[in-house]
Amino acid sequence: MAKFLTNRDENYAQWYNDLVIKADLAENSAVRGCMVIKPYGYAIWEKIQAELDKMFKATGHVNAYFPIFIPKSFFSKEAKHVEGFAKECAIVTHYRLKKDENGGGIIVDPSAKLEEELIIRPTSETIIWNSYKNWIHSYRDLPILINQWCNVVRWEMRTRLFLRTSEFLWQEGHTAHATREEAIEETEKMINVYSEFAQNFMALPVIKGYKSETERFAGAIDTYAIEAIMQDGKALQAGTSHFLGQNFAKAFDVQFTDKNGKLDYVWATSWGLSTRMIGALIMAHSDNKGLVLPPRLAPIQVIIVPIFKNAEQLARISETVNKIKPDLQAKGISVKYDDRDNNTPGWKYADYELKGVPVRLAIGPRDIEQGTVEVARRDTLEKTSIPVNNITDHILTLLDDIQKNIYVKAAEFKKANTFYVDKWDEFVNILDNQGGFIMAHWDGTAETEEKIKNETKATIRCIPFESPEEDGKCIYSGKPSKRRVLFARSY
RNA sequence: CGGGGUGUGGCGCAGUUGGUAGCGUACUACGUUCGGGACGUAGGGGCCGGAAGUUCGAGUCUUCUCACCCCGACCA
Repeated sequence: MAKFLTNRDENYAQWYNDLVIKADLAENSAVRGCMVIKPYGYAIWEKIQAELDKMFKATGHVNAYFPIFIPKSFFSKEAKHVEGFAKECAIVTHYRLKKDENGGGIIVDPSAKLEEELIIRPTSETIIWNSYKNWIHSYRDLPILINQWCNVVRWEMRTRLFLRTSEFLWQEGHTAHATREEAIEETEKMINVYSEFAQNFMALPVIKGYKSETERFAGAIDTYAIEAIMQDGKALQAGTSHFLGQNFAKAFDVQFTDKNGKLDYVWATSWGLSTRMIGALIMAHSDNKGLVLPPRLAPIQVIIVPIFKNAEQLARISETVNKIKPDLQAKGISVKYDDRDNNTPGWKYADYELKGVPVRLAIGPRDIEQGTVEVARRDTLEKTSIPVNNITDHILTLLDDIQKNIYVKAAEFKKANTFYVDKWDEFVNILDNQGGFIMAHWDGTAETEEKIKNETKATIRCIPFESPEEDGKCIYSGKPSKRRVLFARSY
C-alpha cells in the first residue's frame, strides 16, 4: 500500500499536501506563499489552458496581454473594487538597488522612489478598462471580447499549494458590450463554458449559481460561480463569471455613441479560472495510492512498462512496443515507454499510480509468447489481458470509459453528500460530522448569512440557477424564503 | 496578527546526565535480481538555521534572532 502517502481518511489536508509533493506537481519555493510548479504539474495546467483556450476562441474571444503593474491611482477609481483588494496587494515602490555603504549587502536606493507606486495586479479590470477607454467610441467598436493568460498576486495570509498561493496563474476574460442584456448573456455564456469544461474535461460535477451579495466579486453587480464538492465534503469555488454593469466604465469614463447617437456607458463582464483547478482535480478524484487524473487532462495517458530479465528480453519487448506506440500516438493518445533498467516493474507501477496515469500497459516475456498485453486502469485498479493486435481500439474506448467513470463516481459522491435540510440542529450536525453540500432555505439577508458563517463556518456557496421555487422558512431565522440555497464549508 | 510546532547529509529522522555526529532513504560503482515499491558489497556527502554567552569542551545549557510548517481571522 501507499507507504509514502498519508492516508486520505486519517488526515485529508496532509494527504493532499503529500500528494502534491510526491506526485511531483509542485513544491514550496524560497518565497513565502509562492510555489514552484514542477513540469508534471505544469503539464496539467498546459492541458487545462489548451482546452479552455479552444473553448474561448470558439465563443468568439481573442487573447491579449496587459501589464503586470497597475498605477495605484487606477485602483481607487472603483470604490468597492479597491475595498475588496486593498488588504492583499503587493506594491512596487522603488526601481533601483544599490550597494549598502555600511555592509556587504544590497539595499533599496532611496533616491529611486517611484512618483506613483505600482500595484502588482491582483486582477486586471482597472488597467484593462483604462485601455478600453481609448478603444471604444462607438457601438461599432463593441463588443470587445478579450482574454488574457497571466499571473496575478494576492498577498494571502495563509497559503496552500494550488488552492491558495500568493502568486497564481489564471486566465481572466474582460469583455465590453453595448447593452446590459448582451453583457448578462456573456456572463452566463462563460459560466456555462466553465461548467462544461469542469464536467467534460475535469470530470467534475459542479453546481452553477449566483453569489450572495457578500460573496460577490469586488465591483460586480452579479457574480456567477461554479461550485464543486471535494472528497472531504468541503466546497471549492472552481470558476467565476462577473456581470460588472457599468461600474468600471463609469470609473474609467468609458462611453460610446449608440445607434441613435446617444452617449452611454459601456457594459462589462469579467471571468476567471486559475491553477486552483489543479487542486480541485487532485481533491475530487484521487485516492490513497495517489492521483487519479481524468484521461482528457492527463499529461501521460498511457504508460508502458516492460518486464524483462535481460537485454535480449527487453529488445523483444521493445519491438512490440515500437509497433503499438506509434498506433496509439496516431490516435492522439500520449504514450510514454519507461524502459529504464534502474527500477523494478513494481516500483514503476507504484510510481505511475502515484502520478495518476490513467492506463498502464505491462509487457513481459509471457505476453510476447501469447501475443497479449496486460492493461491496468488507474481508476478501478483492474487488470486485464488484451490481445496485442486490437490494443489501440481497446485503449481508445478504455480512456473514454475511465473519463466517464471518474465523472460518475464524482457525481455519485456529490449526490450522496448533498442534503436537503430544514432544521437548524441537523444543519449544524451535518457540517460538524460529515460535511457536504447543504440545500437550505435562507431569508436573503446578509445578517443571517453572517450569523450562520460565524456559528458554523459555512457560507452560501451559491444560489443555484436550477433551484426550483418553493415556499420555506429560513433555516436560521425562520423567516419566509422562496428557494433553497447551497451552503457548505469551503476552501 | 493570535495559538501550536519544527529547524541536524538531497529527503525523512535519531542524538541519553554536555565529550567532537548517526540511522533510514536517495545517490555512485560492481554483482545478483526484475509479472506489485529487490538484495549484497564497497563508496561519497553534514563547521547540527544564525548570533552572542556559559564551559577545558555545546547538536545538547542560557539569551537573542531568523526562517518555515500547522490551526484561526482574510481570500480564487
